[in-house]
Amino acid sequence: MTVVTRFAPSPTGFLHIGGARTALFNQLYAQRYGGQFLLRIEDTDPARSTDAAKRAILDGLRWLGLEWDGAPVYQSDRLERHAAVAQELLDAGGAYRCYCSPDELAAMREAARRRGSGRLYDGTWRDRNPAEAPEGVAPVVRLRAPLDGETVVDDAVQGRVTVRNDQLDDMVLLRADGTPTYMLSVVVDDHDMDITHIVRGDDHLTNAFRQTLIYRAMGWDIPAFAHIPLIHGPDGAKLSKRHGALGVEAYRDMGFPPEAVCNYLARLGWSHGDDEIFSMAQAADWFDLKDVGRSPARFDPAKLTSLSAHYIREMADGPLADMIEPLVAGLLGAPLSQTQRTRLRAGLSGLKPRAKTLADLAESALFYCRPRPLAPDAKAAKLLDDAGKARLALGRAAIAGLDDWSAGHAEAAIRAAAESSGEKLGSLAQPLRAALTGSTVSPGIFEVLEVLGRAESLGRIDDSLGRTAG
RNA sequence: GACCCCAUCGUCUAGUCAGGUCAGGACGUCACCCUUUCAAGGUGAAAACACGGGUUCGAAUCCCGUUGGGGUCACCA
Repeated sequence: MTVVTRFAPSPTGFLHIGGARTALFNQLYAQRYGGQFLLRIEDTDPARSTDAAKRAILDGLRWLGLEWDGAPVYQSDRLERHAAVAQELLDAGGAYRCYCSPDELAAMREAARRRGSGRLYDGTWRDRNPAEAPEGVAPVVRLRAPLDGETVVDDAVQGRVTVRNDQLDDMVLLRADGTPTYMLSVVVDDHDMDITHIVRGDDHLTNAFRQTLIYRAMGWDIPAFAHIPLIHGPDGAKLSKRHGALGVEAYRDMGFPPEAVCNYLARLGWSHGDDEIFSMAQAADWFDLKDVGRSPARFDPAKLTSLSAHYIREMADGPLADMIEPLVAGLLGAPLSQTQRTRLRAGLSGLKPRAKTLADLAESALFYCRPRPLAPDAKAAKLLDDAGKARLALGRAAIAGLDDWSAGHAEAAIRAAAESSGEKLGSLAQPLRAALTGSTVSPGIFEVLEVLGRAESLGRIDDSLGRTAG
C-alpha cells in the first residue's frame, strides 16, 4: 500500500506554526515510505477563506520547503460531492432529516449538560415520521449513529482509544442550506483522495470517533490515524495569539532561516535518539510515527534562536550575502554599490558567528556599507576622546605605510606599535574599532581593516581624527 | 461539568514497549579557558524521574489511586 498523507489547513490569514509542524510530519512520513504528500485547503467558510488567506498558507509552506505533491485540492470545489454522499446515506437509511429549531437544540444541550450526558442531540427526529415535519422548516441531515457499543480508534501516536457510543450523538452532516459540515467534508475528501494516514493535531482526536462512524456508514476503509500533541505556549496552554507570533511568516520576517524553523519544529514532539541538528532529508530517513511523543511540547524561542544562529554560521557566504543584501539595502535606504556588495560579502565570515538571525546579521553588516563619515554611537564616541585620538593616531602611523594591506600584516604592525609605545593592544584596538565601525563591538578589528581596504580605513580614521586630508 | 489524552532537569528530550551502569544529550543559566571588543569555540558546574500505594530480589520503566496539566464537547473548521 502506498502511503498518502495530507495537510488540510483552513485559511486563517497565515500558516500557523503548529500547522507547519503538522505539515512537516505529514511530509516526512510520506517521504520516509516513498508515498505522496497532498495539500487540501478547507475553505468552506467563505468569511475566512479570502484569496489572501489561502495564499498565505501556500507561501508559508513553500518558504519552509514543504512542497506538496500535485495540485492543492480546494474543499469549496467539492460541495456537490459532499452533498451527494449525504444523499446516499439518506437513501440507505444511514442518515435522516431533522427539523429541530435552534431553540429546541439549545434546550436539548442544556438538558444534556445538566444530566452530565455527552449526547447533546436527543434523537427527536431519528425515528419520527417525516410526515410530521413542520411547514416551512428546512431540515438538516444527521447521521444515524449507533446508540450503544463503543467506537475504537487505533491511533499510531495515542494508542488504542475507546469511547462509548452513547457519548457520540447524531451529528449534522448537511446544514439546512444544504452545505456540508466539516465532519462530512473531511471524511469524503480524505476518502476520495485515497489518504492512508491522517496525521493531525490531537485537538481532532475526538473528531476521529465521529468520522469513524461516517466511514463505517459508507462502508469505506478507515485510514490510519495519528494525532500528534499540540504545541503549547510557555504557560502550557495551547499556542494562541497571546503567546506572540503564531504565523511562520512572522518568524521569516524576524530573520529565522527556514532550515532552523524546520529543524526546531521537527524536534518538537519527535525525536531520533539524541540527534538535535539534522537536515530534513536526514529526518525523512529517520522519521516514524512511533517516535512521536504523546505529551504536548512548549514552544521555546530561545532554542529556535540557537538553531537559527547555528544555520547562519553554517551557510556559505555567497548565498548568505544574496539573502541579506536586500535587508542591508533596506536599512541603508539605498541599493548597494558594487563596492558595498564586495565588502558585505568579504565581511560575512567575521559577522556570521555573531548573528542570531538574518535580521541581526544585516544590521551588524551595516557599518561595512555606510558612507563616510560614520556617526559613532555613544560608547564609541567616548573612546574617541583626546587620549583615544592620540592612540588612534599612533595606530594610524603604524599601518599607513604598509605595503601589504592584509589582516595579518596590520595585526603585526599594530602589535609592534603597542609594544614600543608601552600600550596594551586593546587600548590601540578599541579606538581603531570606534573609528572604523562607529561601534565598540565588531568582528576582529584587523579583519575589518582588510575588508574595508586601505583608502576607506584611513579615510574613516582621519574622519575621527578630524583631519581633512587622507 | 462530561468524555478523552498526558506527566523525566526551567524548556525540548533519550531511557518506558521486551524492569537491573553515579538517569544521558541539547537549549538556557553560571564559572573558567581562549581573547583587541562582542560573539563563536573549549572545559566544567548547578539542574529532573509529580505524589501515594502496590507487583518484584530489584521500578523512571509494570498495575491502581491521587494531584496537576491539556484537549474536545456548534447547522466553525
